Amino acid sequence: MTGVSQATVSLVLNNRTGDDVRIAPETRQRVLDAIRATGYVADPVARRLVSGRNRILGVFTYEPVFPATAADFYHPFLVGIEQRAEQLGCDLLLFTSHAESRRIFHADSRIGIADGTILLGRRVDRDDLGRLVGEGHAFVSVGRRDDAGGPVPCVGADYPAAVAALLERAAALGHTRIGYLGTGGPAESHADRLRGFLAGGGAHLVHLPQPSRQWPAAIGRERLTAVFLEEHADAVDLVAALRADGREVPGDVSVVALGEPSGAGPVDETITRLRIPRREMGWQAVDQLTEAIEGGGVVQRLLPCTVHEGATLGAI
Amino acid sequence: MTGVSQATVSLVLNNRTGDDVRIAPETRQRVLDAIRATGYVADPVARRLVSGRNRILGVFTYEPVFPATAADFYHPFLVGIEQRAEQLGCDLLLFTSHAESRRIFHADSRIGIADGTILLGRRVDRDDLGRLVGEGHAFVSVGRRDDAGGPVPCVGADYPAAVAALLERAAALGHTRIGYLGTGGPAESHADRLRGFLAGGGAHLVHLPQPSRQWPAAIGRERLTAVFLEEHADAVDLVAALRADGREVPGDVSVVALGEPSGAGPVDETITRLRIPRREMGWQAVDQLTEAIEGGGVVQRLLPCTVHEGATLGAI
DNA sequence: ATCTCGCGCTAATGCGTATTAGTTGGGGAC
DNA sequence: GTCCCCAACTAATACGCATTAGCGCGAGAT
Repeated sequence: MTGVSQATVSLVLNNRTGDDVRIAPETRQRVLDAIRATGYVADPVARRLVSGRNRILGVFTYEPVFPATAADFYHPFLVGIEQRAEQLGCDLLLFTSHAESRRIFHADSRIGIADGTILLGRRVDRDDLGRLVGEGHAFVSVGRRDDAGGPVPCVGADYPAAVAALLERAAALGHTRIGYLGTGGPAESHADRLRGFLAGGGAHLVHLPQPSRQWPAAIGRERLTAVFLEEHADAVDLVAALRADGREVPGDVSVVALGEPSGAGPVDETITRLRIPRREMGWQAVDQLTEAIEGGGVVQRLLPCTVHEGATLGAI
Repeated sequence: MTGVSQATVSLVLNNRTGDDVRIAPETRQRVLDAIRATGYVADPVARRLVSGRNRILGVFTYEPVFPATAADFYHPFLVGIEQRAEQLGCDLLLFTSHAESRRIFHADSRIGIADGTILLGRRVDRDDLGRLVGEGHAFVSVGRRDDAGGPVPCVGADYPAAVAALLERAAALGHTRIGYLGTGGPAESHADRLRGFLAGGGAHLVHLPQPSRQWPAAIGRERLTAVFLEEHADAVDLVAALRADGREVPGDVSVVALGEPSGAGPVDETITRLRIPRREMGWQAVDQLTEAIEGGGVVQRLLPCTVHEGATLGAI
């Protein structure tokens, strides 16, 4: 159209202006006009093949992104991810095509399309992590991970600090015998909660990993005045069980949930619980991923949690 | 590694077995073993550059996909889209990088990465539609569109039939004077509702496009016994206004909403309303898009609506 | 008039794959 | 022994762009 070479168009298109690249102003204008007129847009695929960059961020989940059940739980992460991606001019590639294997790498994995990938989910496959590192594919896990030999880049919630702070609050309210009800592992998020709990000093702390239906009895046996539960859903059940048993919450026993409702179980807003900064985590994950793509090192970032007050933590 | 050429690897990788393509079984096995051992995966970018296919479906929205407000409205569409995409082995590319322009085509649009694109949103830019057709990019609109000169491929709700069915129900309940409260345009979904309404026969039908605060008075003046409202939120307000006015719903006036709650306004499950098969629409959109990618023609598919019973439509 | 210099541009190449025409070597037919 | 044919593979090319070395030409210097 303009009579110039493909190379010139490329130079104009990318607005290249070095000392070794010179385009006469009138030529540049002519090309720009033609681009405007035709609405030409460089093929992003070919462009990626050369430059190695896309501004496409992958999002890999080990569960459906838009599920019926866990929607409420994952949604805030995605809101943060989308907001930040939009600000940075990045598109999001949702990897859904792994129904059978739930593995990142499979016969025709499209991982390579994205410049980097955000991992979302309660569990993350250990082999996948190793493979990602091996391939040199940039990634960030939402939720702390430590199961890949080395440190895994991640954005997590600072459970140890949050649980420690809650312990202090409980102590200030007069609680001296406090229980941790939950597995304490193997998921990092559970282990971190328990770690923060056991690191707390002063009070009598007891970890009760047994099945939840034994908890009411155990609470009486151990003469606990407050209990911290890994899961919100368990807290709902426990409060019901305690009250059915004639014990008052928080009059006799205070109950604190160390997690957000998962969306699968019941929700009770009156229960005092940890609030995970999920949107902020999504946001930060995008930031950290783009840094990793630019060549940044491994970063593990822990964000502070806040507390949903509720009404199940009271003075003794 | 195996001493064979790149071409051979490609042939084995793609499991090509024609009469003009012959690979000795042992060679094939040797290559497969090497692929297994190294975990080699063909670069999807280069692959796309050649074949023109990705199995990546774009999702373009004129509003954030994961918004705070409209989350509840869009979510069902996305659930359907994701489910079907997963079944078909496709990944989803969410175009978020258009904050300022809200246009599909911009300086470095990544539209071209996807094999085709689903358009989601109340409004769709007319120029964008024309451009999509011009570029030969496969696409499907969720929601009926007619503003691109020619027919636009879409999956929509069959509002005319649904509204007509509701009119019949109202007539069977004894209503003879029924009002349509809403703009009746310019959005196709609104126009379709009004069209279905006006096509209904038998009863005294009146279209009242005036501002909503004049509706209660107009209902009395026109001696209407039932009203159909474009928007659920308006129905909520109207019911409140009528009751504050001493009129009973549905005793004196029946109220029917012709749409789902948008997520932005109030929600009232007691209001009788049309139920849009949103998940099904998402599902069908993916199906239709993949057909369009395979070269199918323009299809406009309208899905039947059902009714959320509620309690605001009664006998006269 | 010849030489030099540098501006403005283009030819050529590579990215990693799919595809197709073409090449090689060995075995069977005569 | 010669010819032919076919199985089994490979060389070469295209995809559309970014990049870089280098070419041609006109103006200023000598």
